[in-house]
Amino acid sequence: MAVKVILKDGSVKDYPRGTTVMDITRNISEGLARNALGAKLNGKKVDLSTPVNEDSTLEIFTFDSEEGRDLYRHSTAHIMAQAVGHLFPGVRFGIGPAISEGFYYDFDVPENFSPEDMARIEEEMERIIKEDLPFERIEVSRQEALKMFEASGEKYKVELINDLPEDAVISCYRQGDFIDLCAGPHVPSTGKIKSAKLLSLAGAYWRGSEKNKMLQRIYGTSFPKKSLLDEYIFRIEEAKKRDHRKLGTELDLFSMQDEGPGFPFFHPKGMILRNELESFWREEHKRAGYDEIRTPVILNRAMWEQSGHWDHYRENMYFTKIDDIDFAVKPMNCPGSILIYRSKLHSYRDLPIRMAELGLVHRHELSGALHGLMRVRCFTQDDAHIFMLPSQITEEIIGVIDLIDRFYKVFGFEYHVELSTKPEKSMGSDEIWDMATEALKKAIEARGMEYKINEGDGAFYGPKIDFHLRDCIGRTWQCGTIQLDFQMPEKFALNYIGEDGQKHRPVMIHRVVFGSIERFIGILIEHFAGAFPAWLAPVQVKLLTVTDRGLDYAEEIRKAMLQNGIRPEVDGRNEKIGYKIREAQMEKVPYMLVIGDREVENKTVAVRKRGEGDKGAVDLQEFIETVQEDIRLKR
RNA sequence: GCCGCUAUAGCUCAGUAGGUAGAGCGUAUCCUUGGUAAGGAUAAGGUCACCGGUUCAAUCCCGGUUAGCGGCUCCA
Repeated sequence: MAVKVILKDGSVKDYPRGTTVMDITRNISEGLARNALGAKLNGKKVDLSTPVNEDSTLEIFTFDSEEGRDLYRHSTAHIMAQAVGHLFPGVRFGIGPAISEGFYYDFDVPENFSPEDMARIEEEMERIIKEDLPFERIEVSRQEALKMFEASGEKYKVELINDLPEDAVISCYRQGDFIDLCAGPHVPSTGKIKSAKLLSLAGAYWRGSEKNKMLQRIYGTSFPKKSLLDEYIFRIEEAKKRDHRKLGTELDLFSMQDEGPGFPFFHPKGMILRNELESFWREEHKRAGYDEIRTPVILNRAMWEQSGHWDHYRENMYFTKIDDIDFAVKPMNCPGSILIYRSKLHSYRDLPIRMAELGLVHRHELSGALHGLMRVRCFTQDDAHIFMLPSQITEEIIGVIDLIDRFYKVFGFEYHVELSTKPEKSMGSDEIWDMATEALKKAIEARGMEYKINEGDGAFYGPKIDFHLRDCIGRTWQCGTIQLDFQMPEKFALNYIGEDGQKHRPVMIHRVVFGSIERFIGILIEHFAGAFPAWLAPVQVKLLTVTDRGLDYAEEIRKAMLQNGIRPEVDGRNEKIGYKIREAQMEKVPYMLVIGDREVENKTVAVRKRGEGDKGAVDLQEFIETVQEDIRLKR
């Protein structure tokens, strides 16, 4: 009896019933069979050893797919657990999943692991890999599973089994002397893992809850080739060098002070960056039909109760008292915007009204969560609230998507979007949430964009589209977000006068493009490794005199540049030219001009461009125009 | 907030097995006026994060606090 198998490319082949996935793979191609790690059979992820007993669709996973990488790393996690089991008898095992760039496994051990232990564990893993032990799938009943893990004292596994749904198929995987509760699938054998490396050690609560015991987590990663691992390690090193906290200090952009944990201080050079971003933002928003507003940082308790923040967001807010009345520092800008909208009567003809605000918000973040400019306790959202007719929803969302797209392109970021749906802690009926979620979907789809859904990840007042941008070393950051809100207009009884002369309720969009200016600056610092394009660079041109005789001319050039909207700085110190160049290079200034006797005499400038070196002498006016062109084109 | 680690000059870091500290870079002054990634000399600069304890004596040992780092959790 033959079964039909539909492959990923749509082709259909017949195989005898019971042929394994591996055999089919081999039949497709030897090369694919060599690289195959697992498969998806009728939508279910399975091992290569799985027999095909019915007509099926089949997709083979190699390391080139996310699924392939995940199961490769997951298998590596099992190998690490086996190694830890060998070296630390009495260890209890937590969970060990694959994560985006590797895997981890949580262990309950009496003594914390030391860095030396990591090396020993790695060695033991090597040994297990060399043994090329097959991964064997074993399906067991709930009773058998409980009996087995209770007998070995694996209390965490027992807890996991007890929490599995009634109808769950319980499976274990065994390689050699190690057996673990696991849904699978896994690579065929331990020898498939070529280059594994343990990366770091951390404490992590059992099941992520601070009420539970803290386990020891070991992070690692693995690749089918040494060169891929090396590349990955290189990328991590590269990321370390780009760390915005380090560059922020070196380039004198901002600082953090003990006096204000999580509250960044922007230095003059950092302010230039900020102001450039803000003026770009103002320009673009004016063009896109936004009006700018500014609302107070502190508002009274009654208002926060009305907005729902008192009930839904209190633990993140800061409070104060004025004349014995409770006030709160704003964690979001929306209520301020709403109060402005409500300050007068609106006609349907006025809508949409787009009110933008660079609003400083404060949120109480856990002390351990703070991280440079990426995670702070006060930040400026490049916020806007759009008040509109229900019929304008799709068009307005598309408008925001286009605006965000325009922004990210200027910085050279690619991005993807995610749609987040109703969270547990939320306001409003399911019907309204469904309607809002559908509206967001429609807009994304109208724009022909791919998206991922994050169930239960929306804001408490509405679903949202998040924009995750990808920086030049492949990391992603959530920046822009568009949130649709039917709740706030209701809470604040907003209305507009419709064609019929009656009051109607408008719909609201909350949206940000940069997200937080602070975080965006952090991302830019890392993206450009501190070497900002000329339009953003705090110092665009550094004038380097060869001798004191060049000082007057340098000063003349400096003034000419200031007149022409360029940011120059003169290094007129009594130092050698090589020394000044080195310093300017380390400051990552886009242009250096060497000013010696020749330039003074010919009224030229000797240009040295960052990344390109000596460009020779050019006419001053010509150079000014080059820089102006860079600034104009945002290069 | 929780777990682990850390805190010495503006920056990066050494050091004292308990007897109040040192380097490089940077800064200042002087010499040097040198053409594309570090010229030389001299000097200044530290309540060794803060508060307590042990001790004849604490930067060092102990406890606490604060802040930072790596995670967990959370998020712009």
